[in-house]
Amino acid sequence: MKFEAVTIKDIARALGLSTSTVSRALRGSYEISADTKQLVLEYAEKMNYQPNPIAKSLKENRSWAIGVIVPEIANNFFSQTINGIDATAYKRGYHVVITQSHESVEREVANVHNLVARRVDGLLVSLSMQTSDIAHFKSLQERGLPIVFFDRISEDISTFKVKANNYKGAYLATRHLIETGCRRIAHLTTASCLSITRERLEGYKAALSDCHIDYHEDYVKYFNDQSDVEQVATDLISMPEKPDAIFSASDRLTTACIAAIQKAGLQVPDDIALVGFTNLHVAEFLNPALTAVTQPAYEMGQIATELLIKLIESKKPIDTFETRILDTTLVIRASSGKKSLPQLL
Amino acid sequence: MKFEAVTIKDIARALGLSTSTVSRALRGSYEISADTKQLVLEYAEKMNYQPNPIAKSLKENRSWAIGVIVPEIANNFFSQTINGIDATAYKRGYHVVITQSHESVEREVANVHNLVARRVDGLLVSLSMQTSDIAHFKSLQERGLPIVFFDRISEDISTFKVKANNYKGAYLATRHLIETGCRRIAHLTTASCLSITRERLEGYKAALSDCHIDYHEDYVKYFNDQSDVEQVATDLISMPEKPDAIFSASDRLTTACIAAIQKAGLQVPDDIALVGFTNLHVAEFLNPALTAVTQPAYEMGQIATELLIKLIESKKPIDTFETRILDTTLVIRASSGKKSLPQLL
DNA sequence: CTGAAAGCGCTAACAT
DNA sequence: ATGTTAGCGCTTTCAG
Repeated sequence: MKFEAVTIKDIARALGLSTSTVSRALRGSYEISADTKQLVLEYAEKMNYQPNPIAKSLKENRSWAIGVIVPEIANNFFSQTINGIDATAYKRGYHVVITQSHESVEREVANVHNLVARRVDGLLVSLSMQTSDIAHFKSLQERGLPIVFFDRISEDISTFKVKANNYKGAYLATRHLIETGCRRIAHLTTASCLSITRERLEGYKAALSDCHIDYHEDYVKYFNDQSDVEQVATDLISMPEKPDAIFSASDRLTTACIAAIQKAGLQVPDDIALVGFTNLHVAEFLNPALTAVTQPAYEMGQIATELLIKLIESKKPIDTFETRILDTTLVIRASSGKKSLPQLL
Repeated sequence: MKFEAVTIKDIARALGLSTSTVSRALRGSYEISADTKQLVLEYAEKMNYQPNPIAKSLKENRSWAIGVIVPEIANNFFSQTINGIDATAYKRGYHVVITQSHESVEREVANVHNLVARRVDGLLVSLSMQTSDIAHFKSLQERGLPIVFFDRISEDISTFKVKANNYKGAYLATRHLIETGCRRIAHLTTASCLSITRERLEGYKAALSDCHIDYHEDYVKYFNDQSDVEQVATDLISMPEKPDAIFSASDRLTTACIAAIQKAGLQVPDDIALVGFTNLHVAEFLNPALTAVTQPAYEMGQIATELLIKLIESKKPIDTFETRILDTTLVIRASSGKKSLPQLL
């Protein structure tokens, strides 16, 4: 079960040269004669020589690997970002080692250690729902490990960050619901410590405020990984002053809402309208066709990777960091169609 | 921007020992005194020593990496298999390098070369739609590289394979459609050279045959990556003897069908029933709620990885290979509800 | 223009 | 029980 590969030594021996000459010839060094170069290159080609990246890594003390930590691979949004990460990394000669936190801090910390032990050249991170303290990233960053955060970022650390315009997405969604006549808009959202949660909540509040609608805490529900979303959604739509719209922050929340609404026998959008953050291709074919806030997931992966590689390859320490904010889009579909209510705006 | 790690040499110097003693102490060799062991272990712990896996790989001439080639990461089924691959590989001390063929043979071949150049210890492969010739895998296998195929496998090579019971899934789906009264069942499916395409077609044919329904070529449509699915679906449901059911082999095909059906103003399942292979969590919330053939994607990834590691770690060459067939399940929903037609069965 | 030798971090055969 | 040494594949001084 051995897979024998041609080495520089093999070439040197076969051609009666030294390994250093072969090495130099292969990388086109100016100090090697044209004849020797050609000889080496042709032989290497013929023997299908492939430099051993492991030896190269050991020598250079870097792995040409990028470590990625995401909450979940089997999630539409993250698999799309990974797609972008992958494409960009390969183009630049890096490979990608993907790990999942499964929304647990412990696993996030374990992954960080594992990736560092594997000597990744840098880290691309989207935080878990449980992560409030990011000491495990800070200490590494201080020791010089390049880290870029994307999507679920932290304010507590200064580095490159890439995120979607969650504020705008939430604002557009909420404003749109208001404009179609909704007044009691509930917001089901992710764990309260996440950046995306805060940003979306602010967009939601701003839209309400701009339209002179009071903000009600009772209409905002936070969910962690364990929550029984459908139960909460059911309770919500059974309230005396039940909401006439739900703005939901993830696919898991949205589907639970749909289930609860269906079971309650309510009509969308007439009894209750629905808008969700989603990157699902099938949003259009859901029942009801889902009005969606979409994020440029692929691009986010691309940009985060480019920034990380910039950090990794920079000669001098970088100390001015930007946070890139990518545009979000509202796609209006049947789940939030016009109502026959008087318009305020 | 350097990330300095503690090495065995550092420990040896600090403790006034030789590197080999430290190395042996760290791996608990019996020839080291308890005192020395403890000394080394404690100091290593204190300094947070992490063995350099790159050096280990160079020494052992193996990377502890598993290469994965899938058509597409941002695809429900494959991201679920990757999840399973990942979990199993990490548990066994391997990391995973994922690449995508994007349904192109050229990219598949390029990925293989890339992964081999990176010295992966083995390969986990699901073939691209364009791949009919698998010479690029055979030659590597002959040179001793462990390869396991999953989902989209090939008959032309002898090794471990893991697949879903596509025959059964297709049989159940077709039979179910027949039992609810459908007689003209179309089958939209993937590229004709894929194993999954053949197996599903056979299951489909067998169900028709068992129920004494003639097989019509016109009702079977194959699609590659480029095809205009919606156009073909539209043509299909405009046929004079238009189908009264569609059995579709992928999400992309299913959504195109739904779109075509919606545009034509047909009712599901009364005018036309629909069953699709899908691993989408939201299948239940599609319009119509989609009757689905589901595959155990996570498990498939797990099992394929276990088999690959078995191959990699086997002392003696393995020459008897099994093909693991995982069960598929039919989940009946509204898209294939009972019709008011006379029952044949 | 080319070769010899050292070293990246680790392990193991070979001393002692 | 511990140290010395060589070597995995490659790059890179340093010497010719």
